[in-house]
Amino acid sequence: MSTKAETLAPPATSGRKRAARRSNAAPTITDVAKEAQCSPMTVSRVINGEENVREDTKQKVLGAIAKLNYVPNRAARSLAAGSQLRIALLFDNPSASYLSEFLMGALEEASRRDIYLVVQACENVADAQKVIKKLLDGGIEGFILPPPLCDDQSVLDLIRSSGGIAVAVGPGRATGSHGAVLIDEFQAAYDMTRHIIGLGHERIGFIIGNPDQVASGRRLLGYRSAMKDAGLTIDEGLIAQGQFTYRSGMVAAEKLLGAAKPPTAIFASNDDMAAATVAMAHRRHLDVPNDITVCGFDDTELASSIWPELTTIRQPIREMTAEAVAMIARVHKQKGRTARAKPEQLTLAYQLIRRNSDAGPSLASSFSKPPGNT
Amino acid sequence: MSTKAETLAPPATSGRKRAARRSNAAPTITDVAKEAQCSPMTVSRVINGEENVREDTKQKVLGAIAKLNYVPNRAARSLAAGSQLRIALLFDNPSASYLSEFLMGALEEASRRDIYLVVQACENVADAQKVIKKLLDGGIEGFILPPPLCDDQSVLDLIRSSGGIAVAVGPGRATGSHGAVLIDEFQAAYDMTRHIIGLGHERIGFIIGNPDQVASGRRLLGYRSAMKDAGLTIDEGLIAQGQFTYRSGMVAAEKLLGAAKPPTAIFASNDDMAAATVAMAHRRHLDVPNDITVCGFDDTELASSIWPELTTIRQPIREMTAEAVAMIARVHKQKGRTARAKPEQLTLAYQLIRRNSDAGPSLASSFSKPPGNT
DNA sequence: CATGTTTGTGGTAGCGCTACCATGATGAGA
DNA sequence: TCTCATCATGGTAGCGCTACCACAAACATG
Repeated sequence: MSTKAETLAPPATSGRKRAARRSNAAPTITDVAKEAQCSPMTVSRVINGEENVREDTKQKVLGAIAKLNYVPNRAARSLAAGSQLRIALLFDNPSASYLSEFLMGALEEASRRDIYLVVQACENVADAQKVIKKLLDGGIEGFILPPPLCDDQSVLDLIRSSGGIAVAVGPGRATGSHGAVLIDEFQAAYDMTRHIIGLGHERIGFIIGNPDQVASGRRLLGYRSAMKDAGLTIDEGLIAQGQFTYRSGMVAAEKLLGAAKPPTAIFASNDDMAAATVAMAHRRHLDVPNDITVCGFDDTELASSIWPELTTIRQPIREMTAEAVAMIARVHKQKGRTARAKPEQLTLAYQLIRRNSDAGPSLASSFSKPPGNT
Repeated sequence: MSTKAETLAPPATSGRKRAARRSNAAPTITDVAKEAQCSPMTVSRVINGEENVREDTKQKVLGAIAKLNYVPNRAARSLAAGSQLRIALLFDNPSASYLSEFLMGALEEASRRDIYLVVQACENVADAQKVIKKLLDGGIEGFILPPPLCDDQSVLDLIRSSGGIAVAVGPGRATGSHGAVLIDEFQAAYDMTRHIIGLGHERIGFIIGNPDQVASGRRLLGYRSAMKDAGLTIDEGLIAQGQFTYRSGMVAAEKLLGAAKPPTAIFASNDDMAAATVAMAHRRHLDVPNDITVCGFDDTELASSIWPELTTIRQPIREMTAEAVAMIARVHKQKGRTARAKPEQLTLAYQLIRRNSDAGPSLASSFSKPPGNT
């Protein structure tokens, strides 16, 4: 009997807990709770921005977090939360530099929130439909759509009708039927045009973006409005169609620069086309910005990696995508509680970044005053 | 009494467990165990490829996994494993396009493995030292170092002496004291030079990269070797110093193109400088590739977003960074078991990507045969 | 045959966090 | 004054997995 009793009895070492599993002493929510003299639950509430926490308690917790340099453990979080959110990022050949910014924002935020992100290319809208159906079957609950996909209502409807969450990033205009993160494309183009006009230019060329994207039209409209408001007449020959690609920018720039009365400034609807314009200007031995001003749009990496660096509109692409991820997470969390929250819409601020590709028109320019043969 | 008893007694619904937390019915390790008629532990062993599992048991488990379509829950896994690995990615102004590729690979892999990734910029080596110390104090265990940081031995030593894990990505040459993921820079540059020679060029210019980076020297050496092996003499005037930036590429290209006997081909040590070379060539009304061949290195996004698209060496930056993350995870796991595993070193394959910026030398070129005044 | 030593397997206790409920303290309304 | 809602907080029980130990069975040794 005694033998058996002994084997059953806990071994001598049982007094202390078994060796701790945690090797590194990263602070946990419990440590924070102790520091702030409250329960872990309250700390959890503060972290997750829930309501119903008194202000002073919140401050104490926040203080403790800062003091301990606490970072929530993502693994534990998503494990406890039960379900891992899965989001797909679809794209349909936008400009390369835009895409990379785009991905960066999404990947970072998804990684931060422990969201599983699937990145998928589609050839066209029809292909996108197929891909979306497949992803929905696979249990993906959210979709992030950059242009031009986000401008296609049928794609959005498909997602919505299947109970998915769609968020458009950078559509020309929000439709209200789904979430969207955007900037005021019209106003941004307007501001840039005003900026160029303010420099003294009057013959200002414009390169339109991909006509499938609503944003292209908005930017063009901003340009037209600003020109009109400034009392300048628009020479329709100084407006060229592009596709947002570098290559299309070359063709468009060639047309504008080769015009009988070429412009003294060119405003391209994105940086890729602006970069192409700079290249074409150089090819014609024009100095940028002294002979011709070139401005872009988006402020992708390309804008500051060529020379001269482009004056452009900074569209906070990364932040926008990150916000889109956050938005999907929010909606997903609320789902089931509220019957159906009305789609959020977030308009972020753009910024006119002035670099070295713009200047006042050169008075001596042979272009502004071509051989008087009119 | 009865009233009290009732209030104390579990409510009528207590028969079943509290509402299940799991919404989706994804199979768990327990489900698999039941199916395979063994304990969850055994399943865990099979999943993790541990030894000491009888072959037939293993097969039964494998069968059950396949049948249930079971996928381990990542969150639970890393939570139970105890420590969340935290890795820092430090960088010190590499070219922008390189960096974005770099980040992409790291973020993706980190997200896949549920690793917390901190991205930190440093101004210089001294700053890096400070940052590293702070991060180590903060409990970061791994560091990923792109050039030029990975070429600085003092940085590596600091990390190693503090028990951190350092992995260099794309250093010129592995030192053996730490992990590294790289390509054979020498051979890649050699191959590209041979390629250009194979096209018929003899006067081949070269633009060197940032002299602080070991890789720059390796690439230069590859060029020299190939020239020598082909029996071509190198005109030292056709070798220009660059810094890996677009701007430095312009200056270097200007020098080469303006030489008394300019080259018929230029091999730039990275794509940014190659793109700048193309721009400068255009400025001089030279057609690429018909008047001059321009080749790059890295195959960053820039290479295929300008026109003509660059012939370049594809360095698998994303894969390299992803491998670096994986390497840190491996070392971290082994730590404590083996006293100190010797650092891994992984050499990945590069690839010569032929696009549209190269061609044979133009026979009519005024450059290959300048006015016969020698 | 009494001991070690090696297998293969199972049990248990968390990892750090959050969902869910319970509770005490307030304030509002009867 | 006594309800009853509301707020702020705490307690508990897991999420799915693995580290650690226990232990039986199969062998090897003396």
